[in-house]
Amino acid sequence: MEVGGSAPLPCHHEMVVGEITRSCQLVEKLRSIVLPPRGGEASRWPELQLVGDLFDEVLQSYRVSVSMLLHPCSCLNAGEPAVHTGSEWSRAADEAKSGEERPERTRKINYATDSRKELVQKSGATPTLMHSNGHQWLKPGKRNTTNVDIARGETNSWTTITEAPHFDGHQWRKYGEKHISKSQFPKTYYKCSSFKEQGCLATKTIQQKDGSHDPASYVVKYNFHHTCKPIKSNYSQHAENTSQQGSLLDLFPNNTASTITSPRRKPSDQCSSSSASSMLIDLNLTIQFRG
DNA sequence: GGCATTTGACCTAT
DNA sequence: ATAGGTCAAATGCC
Repeated sequence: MEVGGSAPLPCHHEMVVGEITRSCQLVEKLRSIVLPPRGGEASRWPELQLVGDLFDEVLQSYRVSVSMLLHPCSCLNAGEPAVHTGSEWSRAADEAKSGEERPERTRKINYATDSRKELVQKSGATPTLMHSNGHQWLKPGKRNTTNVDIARGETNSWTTITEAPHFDGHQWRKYGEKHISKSQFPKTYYKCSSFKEQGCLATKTIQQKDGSHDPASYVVKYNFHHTCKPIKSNYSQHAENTSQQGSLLDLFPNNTASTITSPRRKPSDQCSSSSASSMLIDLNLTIQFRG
């Protein structure tokens, strides 16, 4: 990844782009160490595919960040109803890299209600803008986002579209489900599982897109960022106890990940957010380099 | 018994 | 009046 574009960049922007580029290279290197070659063993284990997808999304996020630095005005101009996919963002980054002229891009951000903003202020939480893994952005809510808003960190909610709505690295507790008018599928409501213990205000809603089948895609709307600390799970404890070899593959004994279970998983909920997110956290904690 | 989920009731915004 | 979001009692699972 190289710095491109016609307009000269501020000095600190060049430094940031340089750092992001270096991070990108490090992630690529880490991926090659942690994961088997593409199309190999990873295709047999969905969990490894998930890890690979996350690496891809991290890399994509870096590219998008560079693109935004190179073209800040076009990236932050909200209010356009069109929807851009993650691949489009990636392509934008590639165009920036090659120095080609690119069409104007917009970021789509939804806002939480005013009452929620008050809640954040009372709790002392400091909402910050968070890009969501390069997923698809939806049109904004009632109010257009301005650069000033983003700089102030006044964006409290954001929306993504994904095929794995539960895999986001956090533990959630379902607190409601609602049938939405003119929608084929109900919307489910989740709070951060640390809501009681740590007062974390993060919530999310998940709704399957109408007409989406095999694979189903879901609209996931997040409200507020997590203020909670990660919870150490049983599985990370297991990884600590067996980390003598320090291999990611050690996390899947007997060549299967089915041994990863949530304490209270129901048979009908094999893809529960708790178990999946625990696994992601554990993977982050136990990746080690071989001597 | 403890905890998570379900689901109808209630509240708020439009 | 209606839709969307949240609450909380009931229910089920471990």
